[in-house]
Amino acid sequence: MEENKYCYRYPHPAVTTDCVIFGFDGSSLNVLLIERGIEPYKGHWAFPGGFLNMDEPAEEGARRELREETGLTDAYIEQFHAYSTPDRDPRERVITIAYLALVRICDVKGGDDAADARWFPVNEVPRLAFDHDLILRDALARLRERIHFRPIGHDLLPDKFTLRQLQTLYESILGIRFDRRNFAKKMLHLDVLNPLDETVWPTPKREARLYCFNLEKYNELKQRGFRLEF
Amino acid sequence: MEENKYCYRYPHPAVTTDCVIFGFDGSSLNVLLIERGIEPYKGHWAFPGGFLNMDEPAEEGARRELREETGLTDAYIEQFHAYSTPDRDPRERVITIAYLALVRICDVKGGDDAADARWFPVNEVPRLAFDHDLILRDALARLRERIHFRPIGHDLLPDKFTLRQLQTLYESILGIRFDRRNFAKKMLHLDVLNPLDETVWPTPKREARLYCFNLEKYNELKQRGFRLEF
DNA sequence: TCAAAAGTGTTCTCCCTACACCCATGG
DNA sequence: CCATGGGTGTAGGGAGAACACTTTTGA
Repeated sequence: MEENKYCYRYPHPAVTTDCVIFGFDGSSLNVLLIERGIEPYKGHWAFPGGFLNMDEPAEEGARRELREETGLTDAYIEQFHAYSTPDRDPRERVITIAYLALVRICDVKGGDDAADARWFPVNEVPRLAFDHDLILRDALARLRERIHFRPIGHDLLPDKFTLRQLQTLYESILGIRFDRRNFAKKMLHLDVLNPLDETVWPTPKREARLYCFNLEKYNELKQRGFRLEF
Repeated sequence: MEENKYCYRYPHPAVTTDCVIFGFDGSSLNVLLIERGIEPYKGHWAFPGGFLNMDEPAEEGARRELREETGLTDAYIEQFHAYSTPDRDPRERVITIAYLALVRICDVKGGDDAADARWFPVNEVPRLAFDHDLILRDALARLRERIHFRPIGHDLLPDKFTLRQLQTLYESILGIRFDRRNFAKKMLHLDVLNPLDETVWPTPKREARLYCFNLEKYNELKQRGFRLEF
């Protein structure tokens, strides 16, 4: 059996991609975590991740991780930071390029090795393996920045949703509460929401109107960016 | 002579840091480029960069590059993206973690191997080596984002400056023009500028008041972040 | 006396904020 | 009939955008 057959004149670190997968369950923002089955940090929760193949751009590696855990192939994905502290992995030096992904929880199928995968509300995440606590903080910070520049609901919500759902999503990402009426006004002003003739009964109290995104305008905004005040 | 003595069970990419160093010359935003003396891309211009030492976090590597080229040790520095396209370096697979730095051009001493270093206005940058054209675009985009959330003048301007200089800086970063009066109002409203009793003659026409940053408030804003509309 | 740049205020409009009332339903 | 949540409108304030005049100097 051959060992250590890849040799270089200078030391090279290992490179991995980690994928912070966010989903929205209707009331809070969640992240998908994997329980580690091996040392180090066996039994701890961590983000899906793995070594980058040599012919693979980092984003492709992150998409591979995403697919393996969720079955999804075309979710929104975005690189946000590379982690390089020399001893962040006790086995060898590992550089991790971290991505965040936005998915609809309902679209997620238990992936290949996802028996040990679980959604956690971002406020109830346990202590994570490696420096993943830091990675989560950074991912959240990036998401909170993004929300001011691009629309994000479409990646996280079902096709049809109520204004209240959209508001709860924004509130759970930013960790603040909005006035119901002002939020609706602001969102409708953006001119990316199509009111539908359908309604649902989100509570037993009263029916609520459903909306969907005007994808044309949504994507234009996503391309062009905008400024959203909160 | 020993070769290829660092061996691994799986292939490892090389990891470098590149440093996009921005400076402001009073009229436009500049970047510091190095003319490559060796193949590949010999004779092309590129960002300062180099291989990451194995006991060195990426930011430290970027600071090392910055110091080697400018002599500066405490400039503002920020990671903005990792580049990983498999064939971006023809020699071997190289992952580059890219940083941007903001410096005062007047503080820059020609560094160790900086005989072949030159400042270029961002609008007059030639075709660069590797994928550095892309890296520059991304660095500029990041800088343009940052400017909306944190004050940045202090890293790029001299200690004392006129309102017009500050405005020109903002204009040259964002590529747009502002109304002189509205810009001054907005900046003074931020309450980070101290008017001085000194004046200069930025043009032969008329003297102009000098300002400096109130560093306490400036750093508080930098910490806390804010929202700046343009 | 003219061109160029600095210093200074006002007005208008729009958007954000705070806030209140009505309606429909299930218990 | 009451608690809960959805739907809608308004009044006030603040900030940004547009905009003009005066002053100083060198040419």
